[in-house]
Amino acid sequence: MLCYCNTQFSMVRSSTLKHINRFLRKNRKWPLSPYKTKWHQTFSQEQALLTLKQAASTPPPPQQQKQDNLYQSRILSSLLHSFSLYNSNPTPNAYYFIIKTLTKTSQFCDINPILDHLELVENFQTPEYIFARLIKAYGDANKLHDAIEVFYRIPKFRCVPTVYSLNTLLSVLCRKNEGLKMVPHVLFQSQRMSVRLEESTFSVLINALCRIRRVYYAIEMLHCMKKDGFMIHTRMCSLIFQSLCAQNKSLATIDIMGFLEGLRKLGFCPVIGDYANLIRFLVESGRDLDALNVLTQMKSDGIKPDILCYTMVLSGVIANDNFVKADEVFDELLVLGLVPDVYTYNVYINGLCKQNNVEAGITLIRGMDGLGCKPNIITYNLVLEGLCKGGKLSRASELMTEMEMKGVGLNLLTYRIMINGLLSRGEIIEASCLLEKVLDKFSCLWSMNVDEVICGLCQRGMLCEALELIEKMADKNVYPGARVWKALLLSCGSNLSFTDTIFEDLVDPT
DNA sequence: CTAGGGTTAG
Repeated sequence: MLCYCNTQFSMVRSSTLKHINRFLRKNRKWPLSPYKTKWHQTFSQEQALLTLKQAASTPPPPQQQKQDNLYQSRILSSLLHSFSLYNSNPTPNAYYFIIKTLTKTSQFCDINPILDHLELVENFQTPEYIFARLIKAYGDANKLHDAIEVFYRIPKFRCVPTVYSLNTLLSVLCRKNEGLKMVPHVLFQSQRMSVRLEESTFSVLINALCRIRRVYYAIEMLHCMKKDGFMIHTRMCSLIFQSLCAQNKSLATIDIMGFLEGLRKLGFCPVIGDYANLIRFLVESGRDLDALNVLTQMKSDGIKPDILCYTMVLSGVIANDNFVKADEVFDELLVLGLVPDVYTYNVYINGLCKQNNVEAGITLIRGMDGLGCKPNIITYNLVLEGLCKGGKLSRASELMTEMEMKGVGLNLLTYRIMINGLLSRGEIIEASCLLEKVLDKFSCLWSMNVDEVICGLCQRGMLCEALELIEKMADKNVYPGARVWKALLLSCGSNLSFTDTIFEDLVDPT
């Protein structure tokens, strides 16, 4: 805008200057009155705006800020004063500037007098962007009624409201449920104001409906759009479809394929992300074979499923112990030239472990490394769990050392798996050693089976070790459950001095 | 800036 003004200004200036020069040469005595040219008017207005900006940037005296009435008109009078200094009228840009300034500093009480002045005293056609800006500012300040008021008032400022300010208002209203309630009225009024709706308006509304999980209304709106001859953009359909897939509460009851067909009839051409959403939905609802069929459908739609799609399907069939299909899917993705990544391998290794073929999993880990795909902590945790379940504890602890050596690291789940494995073999001392490490290393003990370890120690009469662990836990504000207290009391029933220690140190942790 | 969407456990 400013740029545009400057070019206009300089164009006016260069042509007019020639004219003035010629004039001056002819009439040396009386130069042209400087107040009558267009360039001078523009110049005065720019000077006035500059003066106004300076006035606005000097903060008002603090005591004046308090007295609302006095301060209220300060910026307006600055505006009028600055322009009268240069014998010129305030421009729309000047109003835009002060409204911008006031909204930035949240001085909303000053805005109404300015609007009144703009409405009643000025007579130019006010540009719409001033109102859009104000609507957004009111919305950001959660003054929704003010935002709506401004929109309704736009025609009074000799301005024809368009979809631009309507969309601004709607996106402000759609942010919160409180605002959503006002949307129907605003839409109704906007029709009375002859604002022509556009696709973008529906986009705003559909977004809002999906966000508040009223997907069925969004679909209905899509049908209305179609009926009224609006373009239906793929992005809208994708969003609706995604929201539908995210309604995971009623996984089994949603006829997702039917909905996809319905959207197709409205002209929806799903992109790969939509298929991915569909596959995830089907896998999560246990329909692995349907998910598998989606891959076929994608291919017939001319979309090559990528490794993410295949990984999800693979995890679906493995979740249902469909291991024959799993091998088929894995082969198929290789045939398609897709490169399995660490996610794919993890899913597949999970399958191998479920089939008690942990050794094949370990071989695959070595193979991955050779193919430039580094196994991560999840890969190792899977195999670790497989080994623990098979009772191969020494193999598991070897692998743990490998994890540390290779920089994969150990997380809480790693320890949980190992501790569980040791407990199932009755190796309480080993388990408590690991638990001690956990207490040193981690601040939270997410789902760690501490109680089992401590109970195990108690049952073996290793009270000192048990108490040590309990103390360490207390340092992290974690306290064992009733089971542990019971085990402690049972195991030291005959030994009163121990009972005293327990109650001194632990029951009252202060 | 060429994504997004995917892997263990609970």
